[in-house]
Amino acid sequence: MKKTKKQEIFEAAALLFKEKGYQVASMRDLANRVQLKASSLYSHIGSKEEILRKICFDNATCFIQRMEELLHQDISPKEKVRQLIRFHIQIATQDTTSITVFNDEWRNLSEPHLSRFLGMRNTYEKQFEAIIKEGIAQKQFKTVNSKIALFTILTSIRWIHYWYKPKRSISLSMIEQDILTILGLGLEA
Amino acid sequence: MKKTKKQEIFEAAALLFKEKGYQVASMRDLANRVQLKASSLYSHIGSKEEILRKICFDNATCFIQRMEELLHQDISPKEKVRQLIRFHIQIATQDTTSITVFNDEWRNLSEPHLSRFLGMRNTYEKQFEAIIKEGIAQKQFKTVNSKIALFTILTSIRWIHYWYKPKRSISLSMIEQDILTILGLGLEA
DNA sequence: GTCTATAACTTGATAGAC
DNA sequence: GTCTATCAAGTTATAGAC
Repeated sequence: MKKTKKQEIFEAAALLFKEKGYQVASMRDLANRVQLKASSLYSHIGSKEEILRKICFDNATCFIQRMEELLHQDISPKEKVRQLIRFHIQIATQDTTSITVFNDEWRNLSEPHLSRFLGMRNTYEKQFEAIIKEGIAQKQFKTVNSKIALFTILTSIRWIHYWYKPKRSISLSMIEQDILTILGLGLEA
Repeated sequence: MKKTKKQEIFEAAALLFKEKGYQVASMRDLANRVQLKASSLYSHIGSKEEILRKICFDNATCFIQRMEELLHQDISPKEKVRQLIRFHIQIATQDTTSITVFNDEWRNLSEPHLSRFLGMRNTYEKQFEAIIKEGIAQKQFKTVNSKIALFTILTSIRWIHYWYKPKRSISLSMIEQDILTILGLGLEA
Protein backbone atom coordinates (compact mmCIF):
# COMPACT_ATOMS: atom_id res chain seq x y z
CA MET A 1 0.00 0.00 0.00
CA LYS A 2 1.64 3.22 -1.14
CA LYS A 3 1.48 6.20 1.16
CA THR A 4 -0.36 9.19 -0.22
CA LYS A 5 1.40 12.55 -0.17
CA LYS A 6 -1.15 13.67 2.38
CA GLN A 7 -0.24 10.87 4.77
CA GLU A 8 3.41 11.63 4.21
CA ILE A 9 2.82 15.28 5.13
CA PHE A 10 0.91 14.39 8.29
CA GLU A 11 3.64 12.05 9.48
CA ALA A 12 6.44 14.48 8.72
CA ALA A 13 4.50 17.21 10.50
CA ALA A 14 4.03 15.13 13.63
CA LEU A 15 7.76 14.50 13.80
CA LEU A 16 8.55 18.15 13.12
CA PHE A 17 6.08 19.36 15.77
CA LYS A 18 7.65 16.96 18.23
CA GLU A 19 11.18 18.12 17.51
CA LYS A 20 10.63 21.87 17.38
CA GLY A 21 7.22 22.47 18.90
CA TYR A 22 4.17 23.55 16.93
CA GLN A 23 4.79 27.28 17.03
CA VAL A 24 8.42 27.11 16.03
CA ALA A 25 7.90 24.59 13.24
CA SER A 26 7.17 26.47 10.03
CA MET A 27 5.40 25.35 6.91
CA ARG A 28 8.67 25.90 5.04
CA ASP A 29 10.37 23.43 7.39
CA LEU A 30 7.60 20.96 6.72
CA ALA A 31 7.69 21.49 2.95
CA ASN A 32 11.43 20.81 2.92
CA ARG A 33 10.95 17.48 4.63
CA VAL A 34 8.46 16.24 2.06
CA GLN A 35 10.34 17.71 -0.92
CA LEU A 36 7.81 20.37 -1.75
CA LYS A 37 7.58 24.13 -1.74
CA ALA A 38 5.53 25.57 1.11
CA SER A 39 2.70 26.71 -1.12
CA SER A 40 2.28 23.21 -2.56
CA LEU A 41 1.38 21.84 0.86
CA TYR A 42 -1.96 23.59 0.56
CA SER A 43 -2.96 21.31 -2.31
CA HIS A 44 -3.04 18.51 0.26
CA ILE A 45 -4.00 20.10 3.55
CA GLY A 46 -6.21 23.00 4.55
CA SER A 47 -4.04 24.63 7.17
CA LYS A 48 -1.24 24.12 9.66
CA GLU A 49 -3.71 23.76 12.50
CA GLU A 50 -5.64 21.04 10.69
CA ILE A 51 -2.63 18.80 11.26
CA LEU A 52 -2.43 19.63 14.95
CA ARG A 53 -6.16 19.02 15.32
CA LYS A 54 -5.92 15.56 13.82
CA ILE A 55 -3.10 14.53 16.13
CA CYS A 56 -4.80 15.88 19.24
CA PHE A 57 -8.27 14.50 18.59
CA ASP A 58 -7.11 11.12 17.28
CA ASN A 59 -5.25 10.56 20.53
CA ALA A 60 -8.02 11.93 22.73
CA THR A 61 -10.52 9.63 21.02
CA CYS A 62 -8.21 6.69 21.51
CA PHE A 63 -7.98 7.20 25.27
CA ILE A 64 -11.70 7.82 25.65
CA GLN A 65 -12.53 4.68 23.68
CA ARG A 66 -10.29 2.57 25.91
CA MET A 67 -11.92 4.08 28.97
CA GLU A 68 -15.40 3.23 27.65
CA GLU A 69 -14.38 -0.39 27.09
CA LEU A 70 -12.97 -0.61 30.59
CA LEU A 71 -16.03 0.87 32.28
CA HIS A 72 -18.14 -1.97 30.92
CA GLN A 73 -15.87 -4.66 32.25
CA ASP A 74 -16.67 -6.41 35.49
CA ILE A 75 -13.32 -6.01 37.23
CA SER A 76 -12.22 -4.31 40.44
CA PRO A 77 -11.20 -0.63 40.62
CA LYS A 78 -7.69 -1.78 41.46
CA GLU A 79 -7.52 -3.83 38.27
CA LYS A 80 -9.03 -0.99 36.25
CA VAL A 81 -6.33 1.41 37.43
CA ARG A 82 -3.65 -1.13 36.58
CA GLN A 83 -5.09 -1.58 33.10
CA LEU A 84 -5.23 2.15 32.53
CA ILE A 85 -1.63 2.62 33.61
CA ARG A 86 -0.58 -0.20 31.30
CA PHE A 87 -2.50 1.37 28.44
CA HIS A 88 -0.85 4.76 28.95
CA ILE A 89 2.57 3.15 28.98
CA GLN A 90 1.79 1.17 25.84
CA ILE A 91 0.67 4.23 23.90
CA ALA A 92 3.66 6.23 25.13
CA THR A 93 6.13 3.61 23.93
CA GLN A 94 4.29 2.70 20.75
CA ASP A 95 3.77 6.10 19.18
CA THR A 96 6.18 8.49 20.90
CA THR A 97 5.87 11.09 18.18
CA SER A 98 2.17 11.80 18.24
CA ILE A 99 1.89 11.39 22.00
CA THR A 100 4.45 14.15 22.48
CA VAL A 101 2.42 16.50 20.32
CA PHE A 102 -0.78 15.39 22.04
CA ASN A 103 0.73 16.01 25.47
CA ASP A 104 2.52 19.28 24.87
CA GLU A 105 1.03 21.11 21.90
CA TRP A 106 -2.75 20.96 22.38
CA ARG A 107 -2.59 24.43 23.90
CA ASN A 108 -1.97 25.81 20.41
CA LEU A 109 -5.41 24.78 19.25
CA SER A 110 -7.66 27.71 18.49
CA GLU A 111 -11.27 28.02 19.61
CA PRO A 112 -13.67 26.31 19.47
CA HIS A 113 -11.38 23.29 19.12
CA LEU A 114 -9.43 24.07 22.27
CA SER A 115 -12.58 24.02 24.39
CA ARG A 116 -13.77 20.79 22.80
CA PHE A 117 -10.40 19.19 23.47
CA LEU A 118 -10.34 20.31 27.10
CA GLY A 119 -13.87 19.00 27.48
CA MET A 120 -12.81 15.56 26.29
CA ARG A 121 -9.79 15.59 28.56
CA ASN A 122 -11.93 16.60 31.48
CA THR A 123 -14.39 13.77 30.83
CA TYR A 124 -11.55 11.27 30.78
CA GLU A 125 -10.02 12.59 33.99
CA LYS A 126 -13.37 12.59 35.77
CA GLN A 127 -13.94 8.96 34.82
CA PHE A 128 -10.45 8.02 35.93
CA GLU A 129 -10.93 9.83 39.21
CA ALA A 130 -14.25 8.07 39.80
CA ILE A 131 -12.50 4.70 39.55
CA ILE A 132 -9.92 5.82 42.11
CA LYS A 133 -12.67 7.05 44.42
CA GLU A 134 -14.47 3.74 44.14
CA GLY A 135 -11.23 1.92 44.94
CA ILE A 136 -10.77 4.04 48.05
CA ALA A 137 -14.38 3.47 49.12
CA GLN A 138 -13.88 -0.28 48.72
CA LYS A 139 -10.68 0.01 50.75
CA GLN A 140 -8.62 -1.34 47.87
CA PHE A 141 -6.59 1.86 47.99
CA LYS A 142 -5.32 3.86 50.92
CA THR A 143 -7.30 6.96 51.79
CA VAL A 144 -5.76 9.77 49.79
CA ASN A 145 -7.20 12.77 47.96
CA SER A 146 -8.49 11.31 44.69
CA LYS A 147 -7.39 14.30 42.61
CA ILE A 148 -3.86 14.13 43.93
CA ALA A 149 -3.78 10.42 43.19
CA LEU A 150 -5.14 10.99 39.69
CA PHE A 151 -2.60 13.65 38.72
CA THR A 152 0.28 11.85 40.36
CA ILE A 153 -0.50 8.74 38.35
CA LEU A 154 -1.15 10.54 35.06
CA THR A 155 1.96 12.69 35.12
CA SER A 156 4.23 10.02 36.49
CA ILE A 157 3.80 8.27 33.14
CA ARG A 158 4.38 11.39 31.10
CA TRP A 159 8.18 11.17 30.96
CA ILE A 160 8.16 7.89 29.07
CA HIS A 161 7.36 9.16 25.60
CA TYR A 162 10.18 11.63 25.98
CA TRP A 163 12.76 9.15 27.17
CA TYR A 164 11.80 5.83 25.60
CA LYS A 165 13.69 4.49 22.61
CA PRO A 166 12.79 1.04 21.30
CA LYS A 167 16.47 0.09 21.09
CA ARG A 168 17.07 0.54 24.80
CA SER A 169 18.08 -2.53 26.72
CA ILE A 170 15.08 -1.98 28.94
CA SER A 171 11.91 -3.82 27.93
CA LEU A 172 8.37 -2.56 27.89
CA SER A 173 7.22 -5.08 30.46
CA MET A 174 10.08 -4.08 32.74
CA ILE A 175 8.98 -0.46 32.56
CA GLU A 176 5.40 -1.51 33.26
CA GLN A 177 6.35 -3.59 36.23
CA ASP A 178 8.67 -1.01 37.80
CA ILE A 179 6.18 1.81 37.46
CA LEU A 180 3.38 -0.33 38.86
CA THR A 181 5.69 -1.17 41.75
CA ILE A 182 6.56 2.45 42.45
CA LEU A 183 3.05 3.76 41.94
CA GLY A 184 0.56 0.99 42.22
CA LEU A 185 1.66 -0.57 45.43
CA GLY A 186 1.84 2.81 47.08
CA LEU A 187 -1.77 3.44 46.32
CA GLU A 188 -3.01 0.04 47.34
CA ALA A 189 -4.08 -0.49 50.91
CA MET B 1 11.29 48.87 49.22
CA LYS B 2 10.03 50.08 45.86
CA LYS B 3 10.25 47.71 42.94
CA THR B 4 12.47 48.86 40.13
CA LYS B 5 11.02 48.88 36.62
CA LYS B 6 13.49 46.13 35.77
CA GLN B 7 12.11 43.88 38.50
CA GLU B 8 8.60 44.71 37.41
CA ILE B 9 9.45 43.67 33.84
CA PHE B 10 11.02 40.40 34.95
CA GLU B 11 8.01 39.48 37.05
CA ALA B 12 5.50 40.38 34.35
CA ALA B 13 7.55 38.40 31.84
CA ALA B 14 7.58 35.29 34.00
CA LEU B 15 3.81 35.41 34.28
CA LEU B 16 3.41 36.09 30.57
CA PHE B 17 5.76 33.23 29.63
CA LYS B 18 3.79 30.95 31.91
CA GLU B 19 0.45 31.90 30.41
CA LYS B 20 1.37 31.91 26.72
CA GLY B 21 4.70 30.13 26.48
CA TYR B 22 7.97 31.83 25.66
CA GLN B 23 7.69 31.68 21.88
CA VAL B 24 4.14 32.97 21.70
CA ALA B 25 4.66 35.77 24.21
CA SER B 26 5.78 38.88 22.34
CA MET B 27 7.71 41.85 23.57
CA ARG B 28 4.70 43.97 22.66
CA ASP B 29 2.55 41.83 25.01
CA LEU B 30 5.10 42.33 27.73
CA ALA B 31 5.35 46.07 27.15
CA ASN B 32 1.57 46.40 27.49
CA ARG B 33 1.64 44.73 30.88
CA VAL B 34 4.17 47.13 32.32
CA GLN B 35 2.67 50.22 30.66
CA LEU B 36 5.49 50.82 28.22
CA LYS B 37 6.07 50.72 24.50
CA ALA B 38 8.00 47.71 23.29
CA SER B 39 11.09 49.69 22.41
CA SER B 40 11.31 51.13 25.92
CA LEU B 41 11.81 47.69 27.37
CA TYR B 42 15.30 47.70 25.96
CA SER B 43 16.33 50.52 28.28
CA HIS B 44 15.94 48.01 31.11
CA ILE B 45 16.80 44.63 29.66
CA GLY B 46 19.16 43.38 27.00
CA SER B 47 16.95 40.91 25.20
CA LYS B 48 13.95 38.65 25.50
CA GLU B 49 16.16 35.65 26.09
CA GLU B 50 17.97 37.36 28.97
CA ILE B 51 14.72 37.06 30.94
CA LEU B 52 14.31 33.39 30.15
CA ARG B 53 17.93 32.73 31.10
CA LYS B 54 17.50 34.34 34.50
CA ILE B 55 14.42 32.27 35.30
CA CYS B 56 15.98 29.00 34.17
CA PHE B 57 19.36 29.41 35.86
CA ASP B 58 18.00 30.87 39.09
CA ASN B 59 15.83 27.80 39.52
CA ALA B 60 18.51 25.33 38.44
CA THR B 61 20.93 26.87 40.94
CA CYS B 62 18.32 26.64 43.66
CA PHE B 63 17.80 22.90 43.17
CA ILE B 64 21.52 22.18 42.92
CA GLN B 65 22.20 24.11 46.10
CA ARG B 66 19.59 22.14 48.02
CA MET B 67 21.08 18.90 46.70
CA GLU B 68 24.57 19.92 47.86
CA GLU B 69 23.28 20.64 51.37
CA LEU B 70 21.53 17.29 51.48
CA LEU B 71 24.55 15.31 50.30
CA HIS B 72 26.51 16.51 53.33
CA GLN B 73 23.86 15.43 55.80
CA ASP B 74 24.21 12.17 57.63
CA ILE B 75 20.78 10.72 56.94
CA SER B 76 19.57 7.59 55.17
CA PRO B 77 18.88 7.43 51.41
CA LYS B 78 15.21 6.95 52.24
CA GLU B 79 15.13 10.16 54.25
CA LYS B 80 17.08 11.99 51.52
CA VAL B 81 14.53 11.00 48.90
CA ARG B 82 11.70 12.15 51.15
CA GLN B 83 13.42 15.48 51.72
CA LEU B 84 13.96 15.97 47.99
CA ILE B 85 10.33 15.22 47.20
CA ARG B 86 9.24 17.65 49.89
CA PHE B 87 11.55 20.30 48.49
CA HIS B 88 10.18 19.88 44.96
CA ILE B 89 6.63 20.18 46.27
CA GLN B 90 7.51 23.28 48.26
CA ILE B 91 9.08 25.05 45.30
CA ALA B 92 6.18 24.05 43.05
CA THR B 93 3.59 25.52 45.42
CA GLN B 94 5.62 28.54 46.46
CA ASP B 95 6.59 29.96 43.08
CA THR B 96 4.27 28.41 40.52
CA THR B 97 5.06 31.01 37.91
CA SER B 98 8.79 30.66 37.56
CA ILE B 99 8.69 26.89 38.04
CA THR B 100 6.37 26.58 35.05
CA VAL B 101 8.78 28.49 32.86
CA PHE B 102 11.72 26.54 34.29
CA ASN B 103 9.99 23.24 33.59
CA ASP B 104 8.59 23.91 30.16
CA GLU B 105 10.48 26.71 28.44
CA TRP B 106 14.17 25.94 28.95
CA ARG B 107 14.20 24.37 25.51
CA ASN B 108 13.99 27.84 24.01
CA LEU B 109 17.43 28.76 25.36
CA SER B 110 20.00 29.27 22.63
CA GLU B 111 23.50 27.85 22.70
CA PRO B 112 25.73 27.86 24.63
CA HIS B 113 23.21 28.44 27.41
CA LEU B 114 21.09 25.45 26.49
CA SER B 115 24.02 23.07 26.88
CA ARG B 116 25.04 24.61 30.16
CA PHE B 117 21.48 24.26 31.46
CA LEU B 118 21.21 20.63 30.38
CA GLY B 119 24.58 19.98 32.02
CA MET B 120 23.28 21.33 35.33
CA ARG B 121 20.09 19.32 35.04
CA ASN B 122 22.05 16.20 34.27
CA THR B 123 24.28 16.69 37.30
CA TYR B 124 21.23 17.01 39.51
CA GLU B 125 19.56 13.92 38.09
CA LYS B 126 22.73 11.85 38.42
CA GLN B 127 23.03 12.80 42.09
CA PHE B 128 19.37 12.02 42.70
CA GLU B 129 19.71 8.67 40.95
CA ALA B 130 22.81 7.84 43.02
CA ILE B 131 20.77 8.30 46.21
CA ILE B 132 18.09 5.94 44.87
CA LYS B 133 20.72 3.37 43.93
CA GLU B 134 22.22 3.56 47.40
CA GLY B 135 18.76 3.07 48.89
CA ILE B 136 18.22 -0.01 46.76
CA ALA B 137 21.66 -1.39 47.69
CA GLN B 138 20.85 -0.88 51.36
CA LYS B 139 17.51 -2.62 50.80
CA GLN B 140 15.57 0.46 51.93
CA PHE B 141 13.87 0.46 48.55
CA LYS B 142 12.51 -2.34 46.44
CA THR B 143 14.71 -3.46 43.55
CA VAL B 144 13.62 -1.38 40.57
CA ASN B 145 15.48 0.26 37.71
CA SER B 146 16.94 3.41 39.26
CA LYS B 147 16.30 5.55 36.16
CA ILE B 148 12.67 4.54 36.02
CA ALA B 149 12.32 5.34 39.70
CA LEU B 150 14.04 8.70 39.22
CA PHE B 151 11.85 9.84 36.35
CA THR B 152 8.67 8.51 37.88
CA ILE B 153 9.35 10.49 41.03
CA LEU B 154 10.46 13.68 39.29
CA THR B 155 7.58 13.87 36.85
CA SER B 156 4.94 12.75 39.31
CA ILE B 157 5.51 16.07 41.08
CA ARG B 158 5.41 18.13 37.89
CA TRP B 159 1.63 18.61 37.75
CA ILE B 160 1.52 20.53 41.02
CA HIS B 161 2.75 23.89 39.79
CA TYR B 162 0.16 23.72 37.08
CA TRP B 163 -2.74 22.82 39.31
CA TYR B 164 -1.95 24.35 42.71
CA LYS B 165 -3.66 27.52 43.83
CA PRO B 166 -2.98 28.81 47.34
CA LYS B 167 -6.68 29.37 47.96
CA ARG B 168 -7.57 25.71 47.48
CA SER B 169 -8.99 23.96 50.48
CA ILE B 170 -6.18 21.48 50.23
CA SER B 171 -3.13 22.21 52.34
CA LEU B 172 0.51 21.91 51.40
CA SER B 173 1.19 19.29 54.03
CA MET B 174 -1.77 17.26 52.77
CA ILE B 175 -0.34 17.27 49.27
CA GLU B 176 3.03 16.28 50.65
CA GLN B 177 1.61 13.43 52.65
CA ASP B 178 -0.57 12.04 49.88
CA ILE B 179 2.19 12.12 47.29
CA LEU B 180 4.62 10.51 49.70
CA THR B 181 1.98 7.84 50.33
CA ILE B 182 1.39 7.17 46.65
CA LEU B 183 5.03 7.33 45.67
CA GLY B 184 7.21 6.87 48.69
CA LEU B 185 5.64 3.79 50.14
CA GLY B 186 5.70 2.09 46.76
CA LEU B 187 9.39 2.54 46.49
CA GLU B 188 10.19 1.48 50.00
CA ALA B 189 10.92 -2.15 50.70
C1' DG C 1 -0.12 19.44 -8.31
C1' DT C 2 3.79 22.13 -8.29
C1' DC C 3 5.76 26.17 -8.98
C1' DT C 4 6.99 31.60 -8.47
C1' DA C 5 5.53 35.68 -6.64
C1' DT C 6 3.48 38.10 -3.31
C1' DA C 7 -0.06 39.71 0.04
C1' DA C 8 -0.77 40.75 4.73
C1' DC C 9 1.03 40.45 8.94
C1' DT C 10 4.03 39.68 13.18
C1' DT C 11 8.37 39.23 15.21
C1' DG C 12 12.77 41.14 18.07
C1' DA C 13 15.46 44.84 18.07
C1' DT C 14 17.50 49.67 16.88
C1' DA C 15 17.90 54.90 15.69
C1' DG C 16 17.19 59.13 17.05
C1' DA C 17 13.98 63.02 18.70
C1' DC C 18 12.62 64.79 23.05
C1' DG D 1 13.86 56.67 29.88
C1' DT D 2 10.19 56.90 26.86
C1' DC D 3 8.55 57.78 22.69
C1' DT D 4 7.68 57.31 17.17
C1' DA D 5 9.28 55.33 13.26
C1' DT D 6 11.38 51.77 11.12
C1' DC D 7 14.26 47.79 9.78
C1' DA D 8 15.15 43.14 8.46
C1' DA D 9 13.52 38.86 8.83
C1' DG D 10 10.19 35.75 9.55
C1' DT D 11 5.17 33.89 9.40
C1' DT D 12 0.67 31.54 7.07
C1' DA D 13 -1.71 31.54 3.20
C1' DT D 14 -3.30 32.73 -1.65
C1' DA D 15 -3.21 33.92 -6.90
C1' DG D 16 -2.22 32.48 -11.05
C1' DA D 17 1.17 30.56 -14.65
C1' DC D 18 2.37 26.10 -16.30
